[in-house]
Amino acid sequence: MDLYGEHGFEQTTVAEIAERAGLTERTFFRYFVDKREVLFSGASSLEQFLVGIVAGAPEQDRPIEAVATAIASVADFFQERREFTLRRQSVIGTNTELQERELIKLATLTAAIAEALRRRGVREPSASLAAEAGIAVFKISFERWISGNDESNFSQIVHEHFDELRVVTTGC
Amino acid sequence: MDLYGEHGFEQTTVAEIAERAGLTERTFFRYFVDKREVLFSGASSLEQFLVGIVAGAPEQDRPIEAVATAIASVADFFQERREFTLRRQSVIGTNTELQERELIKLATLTAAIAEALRRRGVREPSASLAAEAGIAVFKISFERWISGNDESNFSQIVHEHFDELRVVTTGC
DNA sequence: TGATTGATGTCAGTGTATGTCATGACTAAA
DNA sequence: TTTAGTCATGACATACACTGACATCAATCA
Repeated sequence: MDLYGEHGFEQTTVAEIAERAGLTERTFFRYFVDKREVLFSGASSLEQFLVGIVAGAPEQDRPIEAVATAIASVADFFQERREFTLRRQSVIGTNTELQERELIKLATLTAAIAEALRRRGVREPSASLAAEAGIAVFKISFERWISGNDESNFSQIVHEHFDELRVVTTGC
Repeated sequence: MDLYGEHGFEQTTVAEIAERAGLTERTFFRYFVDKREVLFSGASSLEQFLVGIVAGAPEQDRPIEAVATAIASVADFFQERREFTLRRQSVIGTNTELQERELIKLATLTAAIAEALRRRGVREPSASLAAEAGIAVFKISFERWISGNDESNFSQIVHEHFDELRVVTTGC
């Protein structure tokens, strides 16, 4: 993160990362499948976290409600780590390859949420639609939260955007 | 496409592609920014097409209706090229890097649709939400259409999934 | 005719990523 | 205490993607 912040992602070589870590390049590639993955190591625990909340939501909750609860919790998680999140996102924002990696992590997350919904008995295509809708709301909320000031409440933005999505899809 | 189909994407070197095309590697990289881009050269015209339909939709149409019309038209476009689409998708499906590229192309498409909506006077976050919802419906419809038989009507699947999205977000 | 431009080739490099084998630390069994 | 096995790391070699600089050649224009 330091090196990527100092010189930018592309300008930083794996050799430099390895040197600062006091290891060899080869060792770097034993821990990270590629140069980008360093910034996404938290994705799998985030997935577990999300799936856990969807699975544990009250049985009578509609799919979109279970997803909304999970996304709002993730928002709280990020809010508690705002500084780090900002730093990380400013690196990702300046590099297309990193954005690609971020998108596929979000897609994986989407698939995991859909699967969790299916385990709750939700059928297709509702499960996938609810999952996609939830991640869409997350993306848009995240952008607004990042570009806003410190005081804006991320999970509140999420809830507002879920409401707005309902209005957009129905017109009422 | 032939080479990627024969040996797989990773196993195909740029040297091989260049040789089969009767050119040098250097020339390949003058036409394509990287080895993946070959499979996505149509993305920009697809974007123009989509944006054109959103911009040209009846003034009284709600944002989501304008987007739905555009997505359904794109579905028709793909349906007319089913064989090619299947071949292309089977290559993309076997390689993560290609999926990453596909996702960022879809994200670019989403941004372009949102921008077209804003030019129609739609405000944020509605514009982005409608665009994301539309692309989400497209993704899920595409998957179903690809995995189904030849006779299923892609644009009809799209419309059904837009209806289902409304049900999912509202519960009625 | 000569100058200009655009497409391509040639060549030499950098950096990411991977395979293979060696080494030393630590652990469990004999 | 020895022996064997496992694990993390290093050392080395290599492939391949991608880039910059300059050369060549043909078509076109002044």
